[in-house]
Amino acid sequence: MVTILEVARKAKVSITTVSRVLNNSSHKVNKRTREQVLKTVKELDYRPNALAKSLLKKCSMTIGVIIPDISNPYYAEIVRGIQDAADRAGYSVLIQNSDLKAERIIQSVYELREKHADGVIFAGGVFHENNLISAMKNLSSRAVVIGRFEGDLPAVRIDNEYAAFIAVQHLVELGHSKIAFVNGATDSSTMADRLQGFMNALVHFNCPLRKEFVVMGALTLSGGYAQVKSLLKKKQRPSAIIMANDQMAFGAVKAIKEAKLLIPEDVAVVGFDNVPLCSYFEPSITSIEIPRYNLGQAAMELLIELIAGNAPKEKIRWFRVDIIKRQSTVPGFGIREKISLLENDIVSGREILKTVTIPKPVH
Amino acid sequence: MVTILEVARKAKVSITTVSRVLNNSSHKVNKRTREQVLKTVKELDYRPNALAKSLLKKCSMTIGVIIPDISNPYYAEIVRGIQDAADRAGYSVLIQNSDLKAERIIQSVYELREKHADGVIFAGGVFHENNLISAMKNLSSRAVVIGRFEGDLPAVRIDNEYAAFIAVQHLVELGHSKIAFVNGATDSSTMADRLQGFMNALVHFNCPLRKEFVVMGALTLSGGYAQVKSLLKKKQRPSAIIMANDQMAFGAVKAIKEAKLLIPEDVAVVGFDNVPLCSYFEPSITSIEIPRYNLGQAAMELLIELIAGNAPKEKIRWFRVDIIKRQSTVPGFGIREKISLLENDIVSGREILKTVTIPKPVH
DNA sequence: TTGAAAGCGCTAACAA
DNA sequence: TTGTTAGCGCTTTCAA
Repeated sequence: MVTILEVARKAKVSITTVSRVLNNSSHKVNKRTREQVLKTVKELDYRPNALAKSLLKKCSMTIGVIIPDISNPYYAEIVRGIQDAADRAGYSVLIQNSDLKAERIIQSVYELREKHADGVIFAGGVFHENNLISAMKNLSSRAVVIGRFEGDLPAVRIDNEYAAFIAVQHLVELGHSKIAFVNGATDSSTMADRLQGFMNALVHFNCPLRKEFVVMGALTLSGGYAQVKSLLKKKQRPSAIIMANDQMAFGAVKAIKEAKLLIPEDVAVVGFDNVPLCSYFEPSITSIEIPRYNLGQAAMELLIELIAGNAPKEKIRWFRVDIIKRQSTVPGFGIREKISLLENDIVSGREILKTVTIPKPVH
Repeated sequence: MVTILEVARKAKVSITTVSRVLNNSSHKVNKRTREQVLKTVKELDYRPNALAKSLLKKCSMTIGVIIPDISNPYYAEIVRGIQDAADRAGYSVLIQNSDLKAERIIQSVYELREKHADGVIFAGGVFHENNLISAMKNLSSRAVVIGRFEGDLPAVRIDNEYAAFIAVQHLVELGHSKIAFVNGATDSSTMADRLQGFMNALVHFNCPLRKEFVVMGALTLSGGYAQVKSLLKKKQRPSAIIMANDQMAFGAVKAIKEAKLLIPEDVAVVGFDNVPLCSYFEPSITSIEIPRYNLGQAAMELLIELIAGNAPKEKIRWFRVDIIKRQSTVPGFGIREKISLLENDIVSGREILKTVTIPKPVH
């Protein structure tokens, strides 16, 4: 590897001068000297050693991201938002998969500290606040959470209670009252919040709350399939089912079709995430849009502020969610004339909300 | 940040001794001294500064991965394979998205060099060999490619020519001869190879090769939809279509259904990747299984060897591909009795191959 | 068995 | 305008 010393020697100047040229230092450098240095740098294809620089400046221009699993498209898109914002600011991103194991999260924090990450972003839950905060030590002042966190870290999040609320609201408006909810594991705060919002909405709209209509399953195709399969076997079957994500909703559709029931006439289905496939599935799937990329991006921007030593403007940065209505809930959706009208009908959840009173204030 | 000096002072030993204890140096350390050091390390929650260590040892235990886009599930799963193998060996992974832009790839290489990455893995194409190799400088001896590369780097790959070949073979066995191929952009070697395999197979099976049956499109739902839409408008329409990935295949299904044609009776569809959704779609999609996670894992393992200074056992490590047959090609697939039988019928492509002669040896 | 000191490649305070 | 030098936190050689 070429070092600054070799450049200096070849250019017949001191290493200080090379450093000054390369860093556009305010310290004056003679124009011809500067050119000479630049020429030599190019000739030797010299690149400064970021490790040495970081050691001295005490900032590595690297941040860490701790997520459950990068191969989960939900997190992959959040990460992409983080990376793009990081790139723009000159940061590199170190990704750690936790597979939702608390000890791996702690382990990752230690690694990040060793590599002197300038900050860290957590997404996807399973935090043991106290352990985590103490494991972070001084890193904890440069940490951002995407989602809910019981501790004292700045966060970027969507209102999951509200998201579940508008899902129910949409179904109630279509005349449903026997609404089931297939959730992920409620040790995730996201899932817990959605459950809360679901129940609040049932109360608000005077729908019966049946215990057997609230079940939990793996957030996968087969998880959704299995849970809905057994839901449909109950003597009282739901007329609508809200699934915790779109993968589960796709699984649900398979189960409902196998039971020879019609969607949405016999059973309506709502998903979460609004992945692109929702509009290509048959039936197309009504889903709650979650701005994943934007969440990641905002988290990174917030983190940059934190690293710069600025206090966050707000403790929690909220993002709005919308419901995208499609065939899986709206009977006759997609019939010729209506397509263009409805495809664009991205109903603003917040605005609808203004017209109703919900039982519990949304933040 | 706590440094080794503080530990040394508190433990009343030299920094050398602390270092020796922490690195399990072969140099003898008195048992009581060792315990004292360990105790102090714990008390102060000291973590060695990896930056300083790297600077000295000239290895950062970090590798770079350059891919088109982490939010593309195809690459996300490769990356997960890389990360898991990296974790096991104590490496961190820096991910760079190129969005298939050559200048961003070069830019990423420079960044990786600055951060003193110990090695680099490329996946997803658009390489300009000479520029890339020279940009890497000495890094080029510790670089692995996933996929094809015209230069001289060790690679981990699947045989895309063969993959396309077995797709055609499967269709021919079902009686098709009017077979179309919707490919991605052929500046990707993967796509170029598949096209080659497709054409070889047509020749081999005496199918007519119609120019208008080979088209290119974006590797997305809408890309597949649009291309198939226009394919079906041609006077001679294909009886089977091979799509470059499953997303495109899902889009194709929508286009075919909208044309009021039956799948597979009027038009059969084959995808690539075999994402989980293939078996949940209606119809379920016949697809070529690609071992993404394994590719990533193998690439990382190979890179570790390279970093250790060992020459790779083989210049190219090949992975096999299989075709998973489902409703989108097999008429009557999924009729009650057959389900369990066929769902498990993961036909080994290689074995089938043994029974036929293909026009060009597969390595 | 322990420690002093050199030095990895760089920046910045200070000197010339 | 240029250069000398200290030192970031660590490992390792050499000396004790």
